[in-house]
Amino acid sequence: MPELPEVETVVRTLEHQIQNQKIKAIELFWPKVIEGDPKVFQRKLIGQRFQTFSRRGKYLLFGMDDCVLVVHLRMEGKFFLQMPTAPRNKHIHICFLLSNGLELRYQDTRKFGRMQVVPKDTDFAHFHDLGPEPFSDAFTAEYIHQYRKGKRLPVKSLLLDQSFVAGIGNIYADEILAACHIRPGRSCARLTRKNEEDIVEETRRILKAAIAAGGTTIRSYTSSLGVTGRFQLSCIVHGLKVCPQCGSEIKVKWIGGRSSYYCPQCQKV
DNA sequence: ACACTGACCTGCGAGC
DNA sequence: TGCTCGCAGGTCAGTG
Repeated sequence: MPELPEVETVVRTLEHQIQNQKIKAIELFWPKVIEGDPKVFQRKLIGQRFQTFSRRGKYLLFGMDDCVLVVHLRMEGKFFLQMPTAPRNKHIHICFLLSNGLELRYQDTRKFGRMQVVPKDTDFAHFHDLGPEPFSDAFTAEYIHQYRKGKRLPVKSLLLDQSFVAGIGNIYADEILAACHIRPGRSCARLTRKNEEDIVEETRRILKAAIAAGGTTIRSYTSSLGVTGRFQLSCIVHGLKVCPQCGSEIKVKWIGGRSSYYCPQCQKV
């Protein structure tokens, strides 16, 4: 589930659910979910309280008393808040027992997600070489112009590049390009100034609408804590067979290792 | 430096 | 029914 709007939804929900809860114990069932030494991870977190809740790109940032817990959900990571007595399925990889008696459980079918503990003074502006947030003042048409100089990769791949702009994934990249009437396979070297301005505007508009809708839920994914999005109802290309604007058949093309949906009629460029 | 490929994992639906 | 194949909302290392 996780692109920027879904991660934002998870962060805001957890903020309400577990703020000020202390971690009493940690049960780890799949050690590889932890970056670095699992023993150190557990030692640093036990006794710590969840204080602040934020996001950088698709990374969840939990500000604890003396450290920051960083989580990336990758493709299928999700959190649940459950009773310790509730049955655990085989895809639960780590459980945090909280001071209120509930358990924060991390489930990840494909085991791609990762979490780690980092110092409080970590420079999240440059964390993992992430680019600007889409809503920041740094994300402008001129920024796009400068960043794409000397590059000729498909514009779809540009939007998926997290060091270009942080938080866009496969669904929203398709939706943004559809809203801008740009084909995903178009070389970024051929973007016009109007295209660059449209990308900034539509990226913000679409992500904002998606956050308001609680994210996007596709392919019968089971919902996680606070995330059963409704934005899929507003999608104009991704996952569709027919363009809702003109009725043309939506094309699916393999671009940059991801399937990309577009309308050949509405996205001429 | 840039751009593409494979690896990391499991499950589900399509097609035979 | 049962099998294999392709695909899934992400990222990083490795390769020309």
